[in-house]
Order: sequence, then structure tokens, then C-alpha cells
Amino acid sequence: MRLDNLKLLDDRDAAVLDGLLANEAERVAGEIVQAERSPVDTTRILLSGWAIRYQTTRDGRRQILNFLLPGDTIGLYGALFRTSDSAVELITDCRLAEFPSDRLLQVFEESARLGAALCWLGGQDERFLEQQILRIGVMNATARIAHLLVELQRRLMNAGIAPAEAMTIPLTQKLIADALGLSAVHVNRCCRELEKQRLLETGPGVFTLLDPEGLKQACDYDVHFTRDDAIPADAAAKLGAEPEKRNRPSA
Amino acid sequence: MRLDNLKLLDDRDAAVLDGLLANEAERVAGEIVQAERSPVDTTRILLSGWAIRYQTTRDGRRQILNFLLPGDTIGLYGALFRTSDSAVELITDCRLAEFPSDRLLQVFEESARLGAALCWLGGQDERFLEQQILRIGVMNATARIAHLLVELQRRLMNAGIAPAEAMTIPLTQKLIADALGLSAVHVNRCCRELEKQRLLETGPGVFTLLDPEGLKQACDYDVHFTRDDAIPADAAAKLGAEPEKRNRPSA
DNA sequence: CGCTTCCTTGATTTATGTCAACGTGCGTGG
DNA sequence: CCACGCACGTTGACATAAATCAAGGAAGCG
Repeated sequence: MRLDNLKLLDDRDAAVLDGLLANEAERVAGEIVQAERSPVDTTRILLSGWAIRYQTTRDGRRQILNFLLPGDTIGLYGALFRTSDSAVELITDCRLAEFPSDRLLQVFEESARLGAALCWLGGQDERFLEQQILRIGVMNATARIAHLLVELQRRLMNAGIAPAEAMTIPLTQKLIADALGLSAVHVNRCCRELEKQRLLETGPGVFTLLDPEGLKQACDYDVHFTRDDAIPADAAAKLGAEPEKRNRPSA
Repeated sequence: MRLDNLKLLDDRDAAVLDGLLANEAERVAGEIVQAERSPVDTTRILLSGWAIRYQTTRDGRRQILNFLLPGDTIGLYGALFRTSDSAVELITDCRLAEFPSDRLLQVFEESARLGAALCWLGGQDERFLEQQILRIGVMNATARIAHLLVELQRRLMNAGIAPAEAMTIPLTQKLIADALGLSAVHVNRCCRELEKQRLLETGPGVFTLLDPEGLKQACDYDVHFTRDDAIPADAAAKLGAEPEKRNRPSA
């Protein structure tokens, strides 16, 4: 799991985390786990599968804000923002951990380090949004597609999915279009172009990355590279090396 | 200050917060407060003035990710992400509060509620990025401009700037262009159009909103409205607030 | 005074959207 | 089994929003 990467959890933190992950649910593709502009009281962590976070516009189009992969959170700020602007829909069958958003408030008091770890997940999400802005703001259609696919592959690997598996991405061209602010027709044309260059192969609902390095070149990926994959060890240490000694002033 | 709006700070929290805000600095317009892909060890809170957070591309263009207003943070996740992808440049003279990023780790242990408040700021930032994606992803040029201006006005008012003052926005057309993924020429044309409709007036480096309601209509603003302006009171209560000071006259 | 920054406008080009038609596989119900 | 609808992808012809190129004006500033 992605949270394991954090490397800042000791036994007590792990127990708290296990508590959060205790309640698992299986959901099927197509299910809308969180509706747009509706109250949020449940926070979820995606354990397996793919989902999208999106917002719809009055004219019926939708903008995908971010793709959610194993280890990503849904409604992380549920306790702090009572209504969600965005909706979340599962695009494959998924396994989810679910708990009341208010539980997070306790977590913050029980374990500052786990709290920090969850903030770290939130911060990652923010970085993904920044990449998304970069794609849509400054890149042309082909580069947007290449960039998105490379980012997703990278995130899959960080989530512990095997590199070989991570070459296969279960998205339709329509989903790509909704994410990148392009028409499905144009996405198709660009994909065919990338296929001609042997960078990519597509099937119905599947993208296969043939040449990740070539794709990176096609979009200057390294320029927009997000580096940190884990909380720095010294920060973890400063967050209470000896948990037993920690006398907290909480009631 | 925007943090006052949170309404969840008791005296002890306030003391911790005062500690963070103790070290003030005056900086002038044009200064780059944080460089791209460089280490972060200082976290800042903008007390007055305007700044931009942006990333540059290899071909010399830049994408503005977000505008920073009084109450916004710079390098909030400095302790958790040691390098910053984005740069921050002041676009007016600014007053900043500065403290070592590691201080935040202590804050998390000293006051879970203040920690939550800071997370809330982070979550707000994320919502602004989502709005930005919506603008760039699904709106045409004129609507993007109107939407951005309306959002900025709204944020100014939330930051405690008087409504009358908040009608005046100190940006150049080039900044708008860099934020919205448009050419400066086209931004100019769209602005002239909005001026013709008496929704807007522009001067060199200044936008004046003549008709905020009209601008909202021009971009379906309410559809993408972000609602929560403060941490919900019950969440604050659950974070260990003593009822002593917080006796509210509510029914 | 001559720089620079910011804005303005017109002519032309280009990337992408829209419309339309068609193919394929796939599940469902008759 | 077939027939049908449906989701997904493909391709061409055409329309259009926005970029680019070019030229110039107005204000601030050393």
C-alpha cells in the first residue's frame, strides 16, 4: 500500500491506521461513490481499482480533475469541508476502506505523525492537480496525452503495481478527452499518431505504453517531474521519535 | 486575517499561531520568494499583497497555477515535500510572516486544532486549483477571464478586504494570459469585449469589476461555486474545544 | 530623451472542435 | 441462434476559436 511508503509509522501509528482501514467495501465499476455538491461524511481510501474525480458543467460536459489510484483518498477533507464540489465515480471494480470523516479529527490528536502522513497524501493530490493544470494550460493535445499516460504509469509504480502491469492503463479515449479538455475525436487522432510512432498501443478501453521514454520525450515530462515519493526521514524523526514518551495535552 | 475566520482557535491555539506570525518581512514586487524545483525550508503566510505560484516550461512560457492573496500560505508542505515544483513571485509589494517549515511539525503536536486549521488552508488551495482546471478545461476564453476575476473578488472579500476595494484587481493582461493558458493578444480582445458590455474596466495593470453579477452570468459562476468559508463549528468542537469560551447563542 | 512595459488592432495561420457516417465487439432479450 | 442496441473507436469534411505575426500607441522612468 502507498501508505507503507511513508516509512514514518511506528507500531502505535500502524494500529491507528489499521483502525481506519478496518472497514472494507467492494464496489463495482460505474458506481458513484460521492455525488457532486453533496454533503460528505465518509472518508475513503482506495485499496484497489481506478476512479475519477470530476465536476460537471451546466451544458452536460464533465471535467475530470484527477484520476484516483490505489492509495489515494476520497473525501479526505470531509471533516473540514462539509460539502464536496466534485464527484467520484469508479471506473473499474474497486475495493475501498471507509470510515466516518470525523474519525480523522481524532486521528490528528491520537497521532500527529499519522496526521502528517495523511496531509502528505493531500499534498500529493494537490501536486497532481498542478500537473493537470500544466498539461491543459501549456501543452498541445498530443503532449497532454503522453504526459498524462506517463504520470499515471509513474503513480501506478509508486502505488506498488508491478512495472509490467503498470504499462497497461484501463481508460477509454472519452475519459482521456474529459480529463484533458479535448474532444474525443481529437484524442483519437492523436492516439493514432502516437501509435504510428510505436509509442503506444490502444484497444477498447485499454492503453498500453510501448515506449515510456519516448512518451516522456514527446512531452518534456522530466521538466514537470514531481520528485518526493516519501516523507523525508528527518521530518518523520522530528514528529516524535519515541512515541511512548510523548505526553500529549489532549483531554 | 483569514485565519481569524476559522473560529476554532482558543487562547492557547492563538498563542501558537502568534508564534508563527511573529517574524514579519517586507518584500517588494518582483521578488521571487521561492524558486522552482529548489529546496524548501521556510514556510510563509502572506499578510498583505499579491503573489503568483507558477511553473515555467522549457520553451520559456510559464503557467500560473494560482494567485496568492492575503491569508494564503507559501510552502505549507515544506516539511513534507522538501523540494518545491513551483515558484512564487510577488506581483505587488508584500508583507510576509516567515518561519522554518519544521516548526509546523511541532505545531501539529502542540495543537491538533491549529494543525487542522492549516490543513484547511491547504484544502482551500486545492479547491482553487480545481477551479483553475475547470476554467482551462471547459470554458472559452471570455468565460475563463470572467470566472477568474469573480473568483479573485470572492477570495478578496473572504480575506477581509472591503467589497469596494475588492472590485479593483491589480493584474496585467499578461498575467491573466499566463494563468489561463491564453495568448496576451487574445486576452486583450476578450477584455475589450467585456468592456464593451460594461462588465469590466481595465487600465494598465488594473482590472475594475463594474458588474460582478453580469460577470458571473458570463461564465456560469454559481455552478462552480465553492461554498465552505470556515471550518464547521461542530468539527471545531470535536477537536477538543472547551465549551468555556465557545458558548454560542445558537438555538 | 530613449528605454521599457503594457495595451491595442488587423491580417493570417493553425490547432482543435463539430458534424456525420461507419465499423466492431459485446451483452441482452427474444 | 439471431437481432438489436450500445459503447467504443475510426475517419473525412468542414467550421471556428485562438495563436501568431506585425505594427504601433501611451505611459512611466532612468
